[in-house]
Amino acid sequence: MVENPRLTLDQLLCFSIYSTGHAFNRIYKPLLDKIGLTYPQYLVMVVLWHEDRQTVRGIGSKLFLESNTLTPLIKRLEAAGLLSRERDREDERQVRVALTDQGRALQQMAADVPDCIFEACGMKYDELVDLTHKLTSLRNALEKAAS
Amino acid sequence: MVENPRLTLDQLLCFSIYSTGHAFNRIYKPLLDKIGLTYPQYLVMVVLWHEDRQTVRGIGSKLFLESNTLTPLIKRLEAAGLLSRERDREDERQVRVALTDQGRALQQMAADVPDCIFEACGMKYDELVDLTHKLTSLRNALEKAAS
DNA sequence: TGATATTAAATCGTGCACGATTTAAATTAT
DNA sequence: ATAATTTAAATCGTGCACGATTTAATATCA
Repeated sequence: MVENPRLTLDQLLCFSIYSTGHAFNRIYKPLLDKIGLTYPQYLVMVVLWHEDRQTVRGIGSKLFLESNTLTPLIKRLEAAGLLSRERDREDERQVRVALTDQGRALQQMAADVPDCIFEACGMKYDELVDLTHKLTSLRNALEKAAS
Repeated sequence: MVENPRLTLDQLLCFSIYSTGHAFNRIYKPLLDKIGLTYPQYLVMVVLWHEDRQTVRGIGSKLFLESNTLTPLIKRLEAAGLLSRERDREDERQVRVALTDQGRALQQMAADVPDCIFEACGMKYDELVDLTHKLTSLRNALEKAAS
């Protein structure tokens, strides 16, 4: 049926990423439900736990997302009392996002998430690191090709 | 800052998958725009090009999606004239999805997509196959852990 | 200085994902 | 045979993604 193996390669590779992403989401869901976050919201919190008081654009550059996605998401986190938004005094075009005490406290409640995920992967640490590096370099190649 | 490397591993691996998935989407977008499909719609067409007249559930089992996602998506493809939906005579709970002539014809118009994607990845064929296998086994491990 | 261009967020519309529920058909168990 | 259960789609509500546009602030330049 398949004459040229390349004809299905994109399906295989892209689909493996697409479906593995969904599978990860299903693993994260119950863990993050406990602390009331979605996976993209968790990522924003991770970015802020690492460095507080970032701009929407700054957060977006790390997550490869833009304000059309982030603004409503961040507003939901603000409504949940986890962070605050305020215009930068120096440049009022920018909005600075800052953790509240509650937002900082959530880091402890999420402390066991990484180990749970690692467990679910069923792979050796080194293998995961290697896979991560390969995916990151693939992402870089794709970003380059898209520009 | 990071005492235990495992503490950030989930971020790294999951995020590399999450963000690479987005990067793939950005590569696919202009290619699929030409033939009027989104990436999930393209996946449904790929599944049907491989085997016509499948049930919603059958398509879903291959794509790891359920009727809540697929029904509206398939209805859009039907509205676009690419396929038809009809209740199975043998078991009227099931809906059989069949390609129209236009749906079959689209396969030719999408013929160059795989090569374009392969090009954008900037990797050797064998590396991509290997990466695909690793991701697939990771997905299987996650599915198993989720159940 | 004042007009133009650029930049950062926000807004809007469309299409996934997915949990939860509903509807209808088929299966089973009594 | 009829009731209870299971199964397949569909429906509904919420939250991403993202292209396109809008608004407001800053930067650049004539």
